[in-house]
Amino acid sequence: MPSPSPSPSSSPPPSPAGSRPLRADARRSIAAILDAGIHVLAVRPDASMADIAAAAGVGRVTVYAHFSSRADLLRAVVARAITEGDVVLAQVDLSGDPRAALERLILASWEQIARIGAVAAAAAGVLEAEEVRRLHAAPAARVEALLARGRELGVFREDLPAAWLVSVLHQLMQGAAVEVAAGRLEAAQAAPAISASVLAVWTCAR
Amino acid sequence: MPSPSPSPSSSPPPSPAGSRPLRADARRSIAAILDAGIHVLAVRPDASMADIAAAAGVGRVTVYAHFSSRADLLRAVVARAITEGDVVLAQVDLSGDPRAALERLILASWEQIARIGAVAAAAAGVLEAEEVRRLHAAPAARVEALLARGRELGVFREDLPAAWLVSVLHQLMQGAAVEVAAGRLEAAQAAPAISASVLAVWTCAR
DNA sequence: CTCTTCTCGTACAGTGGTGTTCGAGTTAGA
DNA sequence: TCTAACTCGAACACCACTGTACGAGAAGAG
Repeated sequence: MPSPSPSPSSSPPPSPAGSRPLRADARRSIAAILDAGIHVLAVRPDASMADIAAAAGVGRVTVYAHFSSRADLLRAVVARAITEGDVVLAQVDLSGDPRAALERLILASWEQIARIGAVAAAAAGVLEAEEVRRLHAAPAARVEALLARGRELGVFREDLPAAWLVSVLHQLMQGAAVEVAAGRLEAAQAAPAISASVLAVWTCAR
Repeated sequence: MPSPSPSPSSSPPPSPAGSRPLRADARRSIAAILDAGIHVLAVRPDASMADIAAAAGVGRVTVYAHFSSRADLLRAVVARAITEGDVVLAQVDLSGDPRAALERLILASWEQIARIGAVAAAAAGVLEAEEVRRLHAAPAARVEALLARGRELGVFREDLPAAWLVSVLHQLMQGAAVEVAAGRLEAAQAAPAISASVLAVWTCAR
């Protein structure tokens, strides 16, 4: 028994849609694999199927019983990670002063990035670019909407492409995660630093 | 003959230091391998030794005749790429208004990032973190010095860690390279966007 | 309790990379 | 021209990983 317990799954495992409902132990296995996948891949994006199976406390063959290939598992892990994160992000209050809303959104997003870590990076190497794009669509739309609203109010700058401003946000969060992982930045300082930096880029034209 | 000519090397290949000087064809091979390494790894960071050998127009065994392992080659490629870039960066005028100096430095750095691309990313996966750090020391020192000077003049903000401000510069440049490669940002727009963004972060406190 | 589903160890084939050895052929350099 | 240095293809051992097959056994569902 390589791992004592794969951490209890918070959300119920996905139902198999078409066919007969899965047996309870199968649903438990899937949840454990997905959980382990998020945790292991966040630390080591090139982890093997055996690594993930071991972390889930499950046989390697059992993983293949539920996911036909490594890419298939990766897709499922990323989808679940993003979905979970998106649920949290959906609760962020984006009304009121766009600057304050941006700060709230960044704070919540940072917590998700810190949790998910490099899972997206793992996916980038295996999944199609378009596929990754589609999975990120929901969180990205939220940011874009906030940017657009702030621009209408004259709060956010208009002299740089919107896509660039959005990507600055992503880059600084991902970059902060790297800095924290490397020990060059205190975890507690990360969110304020990201907030101050993104706010500066989005609001300080000239 | 997979590649017609591995592009003429601008700088002379490194001398073998201790032992007898290498024969001319050996020096040519090493230069071709290093050149090919930069170009191939910039596009595909996980390229194999065979890929690099083919791009260099050289047998795979010949690569091993000069570099004992993949990590060894990677180290040499990164060292050369950074050294070449650093020569260019050393010519940038960093005197005068720190803001203008920063813009000049960013413009020159961006050209190097665009050229070297993902070579550093390739190294990150294989080389020790400390080793990568040491290789980046020279370019990083230049940025840090400029930041320090600007701070003394009251031009650059002091309310965020210097290390963070430096990393923002790196992140936005690397991020811009990704955006350009993905076709989400025009290459011509990259440098102005980076400049404006970094300047905003470095100067716009509050 | 019984049938069905699922687990899981072992074993296997296949793939794609690394690094080495050998020997024949080529090339630089004195 | 002669020799030492270098190239290079082929072949090899080795390793880590992926994905498949089989069969015994455990566990859920009714």
